[in-house]
Amino acid sequence: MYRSHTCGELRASHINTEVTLAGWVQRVKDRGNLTWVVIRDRYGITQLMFNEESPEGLLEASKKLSRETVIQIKGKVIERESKTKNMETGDIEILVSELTVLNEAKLPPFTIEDETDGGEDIRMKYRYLDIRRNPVKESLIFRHKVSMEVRKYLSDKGFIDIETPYLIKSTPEGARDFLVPSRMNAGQFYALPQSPQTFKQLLMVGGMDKYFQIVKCFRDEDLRADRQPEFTQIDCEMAFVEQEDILEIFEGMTRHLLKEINGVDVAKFPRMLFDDAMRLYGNDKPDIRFGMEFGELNEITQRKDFKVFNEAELVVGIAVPGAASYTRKEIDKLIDWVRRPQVGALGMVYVKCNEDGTFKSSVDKFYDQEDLAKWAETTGAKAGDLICILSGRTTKVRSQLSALRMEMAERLGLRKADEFAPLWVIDFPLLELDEETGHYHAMHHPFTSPKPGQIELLDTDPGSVKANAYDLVLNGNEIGGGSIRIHDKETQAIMFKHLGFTEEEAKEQFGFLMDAFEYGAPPHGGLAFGLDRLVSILGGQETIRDFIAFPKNNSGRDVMIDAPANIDSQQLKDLSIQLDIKES
RNA sequence: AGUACUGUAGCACAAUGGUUAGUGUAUCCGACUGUCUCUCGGAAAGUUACGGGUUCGAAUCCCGUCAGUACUGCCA
Repeated sequence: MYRSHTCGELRASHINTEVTLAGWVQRVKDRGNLTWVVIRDRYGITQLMFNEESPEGLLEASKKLSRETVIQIKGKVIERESKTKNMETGDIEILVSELTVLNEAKLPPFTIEDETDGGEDIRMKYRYLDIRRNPVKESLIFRHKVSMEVRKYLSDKGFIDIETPYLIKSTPEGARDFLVPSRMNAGQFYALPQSPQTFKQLLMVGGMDKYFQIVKCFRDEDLRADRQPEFTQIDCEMAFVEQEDILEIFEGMTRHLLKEINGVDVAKFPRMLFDDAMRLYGNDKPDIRFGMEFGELNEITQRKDFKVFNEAELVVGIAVPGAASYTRKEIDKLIDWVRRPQVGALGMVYVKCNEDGTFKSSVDKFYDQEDLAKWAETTGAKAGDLICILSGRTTKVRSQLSALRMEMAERLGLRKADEFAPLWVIDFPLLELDEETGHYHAMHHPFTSPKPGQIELLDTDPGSVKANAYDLVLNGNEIGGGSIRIHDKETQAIMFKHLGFTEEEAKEQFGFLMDAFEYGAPPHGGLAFGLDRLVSILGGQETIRDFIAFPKNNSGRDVMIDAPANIDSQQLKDLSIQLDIKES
């Protein structure tokens, strides 16, 4: 037996108990004729004491211990002469009678403390040391709690956890696939799933009725702070359900998590039409923790001589609370900010709503006080606010103003990590126009069913067709999304046709699904949550990386194991693969 | 693929184009019986990412490369 107790559990009630502890040396405090050694494991830290009365040689040995050495000690729990509230075991210490060094440790490259001196890249290279730190350790435990609550909730509701394969088939729609060459089938490749989508639908055809899985998914696309090439989904599907049933179950799950994990009670989630989200927030995942809703200003701005507005498809503004006090310089910096290529606005018109009820704008030449008062009314601006107005093509200007809205909320501290504002965004369009190719592609995925009665519109006005698709949004992040699926072969065939598949292509790619639909597919639908993102939002963090034990860096590399890596020529030969690397 | 920022001691950061490139922390040595971010004394530690250029003189300015981070494109 390596230990009788953990390093986090001893209290005053254990005084005089003989214990055995094992853990890592956190710190050695050498005070001459007395040393304290703080020992750490997953559960906490405990102070050990060595002095002149310790058995022969122990005091000297304790002084030689270096940080992160793995030791085992036997000793007696004693009351401290000076207690501390800084640690949970601060009332006691261990008078050590036996010390065993289980494994010496090299000096770690950064300090293993809550506030480490290590930067991101060195922490990732030595992630196993980083995980010893409380913030990372707690994040991983937090993730465990969330995923256990998910399992508990869904299992209680009758969902069955079923595994689906990781080696599947590449499909043209959607993100790039990670590919895996098949040795036994020369020249052929598996793909890693971007989601278990078709399999979960086939489980419904198989009669499993309610399925869930906490499952790794893979997308070969560029990374972000909240996006990894391999990520985890809470994947769910139900048969014999309508949209309402699904929203209810998963609103319940989200409420359960907020309650159990964060201790927060949330009222019924509001629902917002996709069109309204775009109109009021410029975004299909609005953060509704704060106001600053869009005010469309076309009618009241397009009757004067200001050409920029007159020629714009959309003139739209937001009222930034309290920002009328911005100096000319600060506003110029804001204008520079919206003109950055990442945002891409050509300029910004502003109106200061002065405390005395007057207005000062950058377009006073064209508009009088009466005009500006109407703008203030439409954007909901109050005295002291700054109205920021952008104009241009509707789709572009909405996303630009949305970026500005989020930036201003961030600067004004309105995005509070401990405040939770979930909402459903519903009635997404079925199709989305690709501006470059002029082709439509599925906004959600090609198995999403159109709203009843709208299928005829596919021929006349495909962009206007709405889908039985919904997203769950939390604090400006899409944490889940799903749809009612198509469950008959005819509708699915029509969809594939409109997505530009020939009949042969559809059969080749998705024949198995079309076939299955001919053998009694029940009406079904479902959704998937992004677990990494959900966990990080519940945990109040911007980045998902510390909720993943071994994340990839910005370039998709694992810097600890140094992957991806070259493989030797024999492996390539086995796979019948030749490399043809272009010098760039 | 693009834009921006960054790259200096183990780690985190400083240094107006001008002396021997500093500070904190970690490390090593010494002192200390109540520390818990101990304290005090000392020591060691640098290819200023790499390559080129401008200059009397470059960590600093310019060009290129590489790497990291954030964002945009991308992510059905």
